[in-house]
Amino acid sequence: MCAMDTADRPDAAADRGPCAAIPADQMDFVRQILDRVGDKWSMLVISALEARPLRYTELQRDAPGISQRMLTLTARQLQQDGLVTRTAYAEVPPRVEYALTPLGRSLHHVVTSLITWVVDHHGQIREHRSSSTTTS
Amino acid sequence: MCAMDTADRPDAAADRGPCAAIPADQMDFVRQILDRVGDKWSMLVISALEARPLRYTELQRDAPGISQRMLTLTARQLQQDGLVTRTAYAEVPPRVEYALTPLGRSLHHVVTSLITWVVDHHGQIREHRSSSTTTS
DNA sequence: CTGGATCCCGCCGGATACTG
DNA sequence: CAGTATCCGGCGGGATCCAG
Repeated sequence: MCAMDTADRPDAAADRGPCAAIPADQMDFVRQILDRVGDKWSMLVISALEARPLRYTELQRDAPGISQRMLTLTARQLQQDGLVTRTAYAEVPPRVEYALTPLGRSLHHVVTSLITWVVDHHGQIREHRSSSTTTS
Repeated sequence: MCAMDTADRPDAAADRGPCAAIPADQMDFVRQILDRVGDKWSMLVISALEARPLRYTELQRDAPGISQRMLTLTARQLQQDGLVTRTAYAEVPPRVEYALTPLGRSLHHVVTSLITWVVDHHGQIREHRSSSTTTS
């Protein structure tokens, strides 16, 4: 986000607003994280792990509708990003525990504040959706 | 997010954490907005509009890489949600101006705080990504 | 200039079956 | 139990052409 053309509009630098604070080289990265946040399963898993560490099967239970494939993929992503930890115990019945890292927890907090906004304003949005005033 | 099974685990009510604050009937709605936030083009457009109202072509310029199809679709979505306004002037060369609504601006602020988090922690995430410590 | 209509392909993600 | 491998259908979204 934060439109970053401006290359051909030297005079437009003043128009860019607060977005100018975000270096262009971090833009793609920001989008990656934003995609992750917007991802249905990522947030579902993180939320499920918020209360306490969970095993694979428990995650499947606590993330309604997630498939094995997506659970595995999502978990791997979150692990690689350092948002969750994966601990495998070499036992007779294999056991693996997933847990939130401090980083993951802090992300969840931020997202929670966003959710709070949505809950606060979902009335207004619903309103606009029903009365889509085509001002033409 | 905020795993909402618990139906078959009557004793698990205590585990749910802060997510219990979110009514189940708003969950799907929250996800819709979260998807919109995570959507590449939505945020790009909102950010572009933050500085000032823009015309169709200007939006195309300021949202690098967006296609006509996606610009039109995204704009319509945002308009229906009451996040932007679309004003068409019946002139000889057709002119349409898109502008952020207060609601849209407030959403952008929230998202900006999320972006701030990303910028603050992208170092840690990058670290974890490179040294994907497979704790097995 | 501001879109609408169509075609079409890539890939996301569900379902299913198999393994250590 | 905790995954991996494979198939495959749907659709998101780019490209292109057309219209008011």
